Amino acid sequence: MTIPNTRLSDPIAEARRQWVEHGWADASTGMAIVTSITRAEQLFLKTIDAELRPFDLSFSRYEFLRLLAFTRQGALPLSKASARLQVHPTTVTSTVDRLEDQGFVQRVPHPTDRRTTLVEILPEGRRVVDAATSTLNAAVFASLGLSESEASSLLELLTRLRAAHGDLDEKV
Amino acid sequence: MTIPNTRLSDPIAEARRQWVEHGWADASTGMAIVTSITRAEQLFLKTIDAELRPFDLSFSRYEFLRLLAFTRQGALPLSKASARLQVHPTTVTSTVDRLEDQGFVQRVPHPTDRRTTLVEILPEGRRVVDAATSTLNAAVFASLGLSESEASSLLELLTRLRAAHGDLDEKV
DNA sequence: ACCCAAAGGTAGGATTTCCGACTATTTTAT
DNA sequence: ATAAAATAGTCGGAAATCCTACCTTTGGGT
Repeated sequence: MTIPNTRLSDPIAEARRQWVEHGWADASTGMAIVTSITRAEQLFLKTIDAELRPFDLSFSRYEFLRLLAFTRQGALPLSKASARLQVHPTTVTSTVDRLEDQGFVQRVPHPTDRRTTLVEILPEGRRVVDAATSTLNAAVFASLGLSESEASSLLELLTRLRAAHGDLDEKV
Repeated sequence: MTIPNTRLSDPIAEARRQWVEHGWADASTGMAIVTSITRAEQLFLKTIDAELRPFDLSFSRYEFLRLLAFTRQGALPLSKASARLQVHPTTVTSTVDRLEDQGFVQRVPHPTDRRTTLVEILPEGRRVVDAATSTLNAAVFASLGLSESEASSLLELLTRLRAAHGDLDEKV
């Protein structure tokens, strides 16, 4: 661990206290929630990246392979991947570059639309993503340290939160 | 908006279904929670960055100034900031470089320990961080789109989640 | 039929973050 | 008292992400 961990008991609780003290009580819970989410994301990302290192995958590349492996054909236009994963088109380009270098996927021209490029998962990619999924399921996802009912509540609240911020509508 | 948004109603719910279908039901809730947190973080970061753009601040630089403004002396050793914000020392170095260029903070040698450098917030930095805080409180934190009781529950569950992942103990 | 806007993808550049290696200082242990 | 270990900060480099700008192809409106 390279980051020193001399801290008060909880920096977020501390910040919230400051918020209230400064007369921002009405925004203090929101601030604490957003900060907690940021922090939780960092923690999970760190754990997940550590678990994925043996597979030479980052979380985003894992998510990409996972998506690809779930599709019927094992192939997808880059633009579809960009929309599904909600990442910028140029990010998809470089992700695919990397995965192609690793021999996990391959670019294939679209049969009818010559603008479009398909990414196709290769057998090696399928093997790796399945192994990585087993690892993540066992080491991270299977137990987050919450009870069954707490986990359900949390998921529902997070879903509601995403909905409130326009992450579900715009089906198009 | 540069990222196209042609999606199924909810990609996370979709992924969860796939998880169950593949026999990973026991890990499906955990997967959905982690993915939701990642996604929520992206959404908030995007909103916050947009609100902070007029101040020429990123969220991390904002957090840094906010921390500094809360201290008694308006100054802190770099190492303390690294520990409090849980970011890598080299990240602190470059953040301070940037803030110093902007005229928001200034490096000052520690009076007794010649290894240590203090960062001190300047009047302009204080002005900016207070204005930015007002903006964020009004535009983001004050209403997340949840009821009072939902927000309380969510914060408590997130805190429990962080605790379960060792984000609170190690007081040292 | 034809033209122009829209869609798909990539190149180059900027920002942020981490890691490993390094220097300088301070503290600890023998 | 001195050698070894810990602490504080920085430099160079890698990775991920976004943005703007650009090229090619497609498709709709007239």
